[in-house]
Amino acid sequence: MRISQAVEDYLKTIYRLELESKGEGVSTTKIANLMKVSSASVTNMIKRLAKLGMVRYESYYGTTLTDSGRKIALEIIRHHRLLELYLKEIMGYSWDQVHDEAENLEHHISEQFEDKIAELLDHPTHDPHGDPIPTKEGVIPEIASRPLTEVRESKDYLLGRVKNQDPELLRYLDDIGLIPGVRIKVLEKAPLKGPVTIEVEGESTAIGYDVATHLYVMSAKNS
Amino acid sequence: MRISQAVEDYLKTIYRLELESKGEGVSTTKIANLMKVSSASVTNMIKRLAKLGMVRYESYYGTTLTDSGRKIALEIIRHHRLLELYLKEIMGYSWDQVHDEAENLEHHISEQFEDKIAELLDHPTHDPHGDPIPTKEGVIPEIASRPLTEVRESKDYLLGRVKNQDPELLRYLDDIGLIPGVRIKVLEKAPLKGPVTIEVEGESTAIGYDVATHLYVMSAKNS
DNA sequence: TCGGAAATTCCAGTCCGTTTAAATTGAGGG
DNA sequence: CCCTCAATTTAAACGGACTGGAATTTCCGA
Repeated sequence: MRISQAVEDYLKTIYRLELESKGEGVSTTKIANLMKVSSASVTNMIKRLAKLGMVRYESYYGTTLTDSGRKIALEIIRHHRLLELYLKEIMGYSWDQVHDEAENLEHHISEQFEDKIAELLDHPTHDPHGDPIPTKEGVIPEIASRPLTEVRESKDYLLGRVKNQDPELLRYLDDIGLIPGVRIKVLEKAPLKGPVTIEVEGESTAIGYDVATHLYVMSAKNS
Repeated sequence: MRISQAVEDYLKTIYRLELESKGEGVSTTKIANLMKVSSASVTNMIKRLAKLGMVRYESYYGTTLTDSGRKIALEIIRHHRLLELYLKEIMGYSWDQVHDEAENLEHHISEQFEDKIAELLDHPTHDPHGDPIPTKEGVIPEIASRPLTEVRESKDYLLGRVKNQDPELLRYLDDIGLIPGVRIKVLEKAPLKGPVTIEVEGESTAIGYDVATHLYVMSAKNS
């Protein structure tokens, strides 16, 4: 039984929302908003997913992925992130181009293709955005990460993930050297959601608060 | 307007059949047989294609591709053959594995992806089967080719294309060195559709008549 | 307990691709 | 020239996969 693209997209969305709203089930409206469909459609689809054993569904409460559903979601996410990396590293795509292409292809590559690119990339654990790539078995190598806005001043960090797909933003970050893995130091955080001043490779730069909320970092051992 | 995979597949098979039955339009039944659907389905679809301006359709006579339809068919074929080559040369697929993967992916890659792989392959003109790859503009670099069964004895040829996708056959040919581009000499053609004996790289081999009909060659300047 | 937001039900519609069965067409043999 | 038969088209309908509007129900918090 072939799994449709729509089903895969629903599962992916539910997975994402499950991460945020820890604990309780995912609400119908949230799914509807994120996917830009009516809530009626969502209820419909969720019932189908429940019948297929991919989600647990309790009326008026919310939805949770079953192991089977989560496995599919993670497989798609694995495809997506492997593809992003592959497109960038091997095919010469730029950072801001990979997302859309991966979004299409993730639904259509075979397991063999998945294995090949993983191999060619030497079985990577993180994609170009710094997001972890689930293993074939559905295990995610998690990383401790906090947004740049909630971090101590005058301390060294490694930029972990950039939680945003906006091409303009990505190009901007690229320009100023903010690439996942780079070492940065927070010099000053202006109050009242003001800009965050950081040091990247010797240069100091001020970043808008909104942008900073998308930059996740982990602490670096002081060199 | 997104073109569905089914439409693309119909156009592709009409294109193939047009090549064979030179002149007249392509018959409904032939399409039906090749695609393994009922002839009613074919008539239906062809009318849709006609409405979309992709084929010329005259009741009870047959179907012809319009320029617009042919362009789409050639684009898909270009995707297919580029992909086959890419999968083999860069991703390390074996000759007999590429077809199925390409058959899926051909419908889903973007123009950018197409361009990238063409570039990485240095804009090739033929795929691993020896089939010509249409250009982006829809021009096919044709090659003069006759099946091995209709060729003079004791003369040198270059193997051009292998017109068959059967993995088992492809592996067999690979084993005995029958790869597109290889130089071969026809030693003997047994009568009554008997085996064809050829010399490949010093070795002489006998090939069944049925297999030989799939091997297309062009004459080689005698070394 | 009540009001409103969230969720569900009910129903309908669309699109795409397909099939069966009956009717039609056209071409070649007698 | 007609007749038969195979090829083709028509007609009707189905089913899957989604989707949406509108009415209804549920739940929760004030």
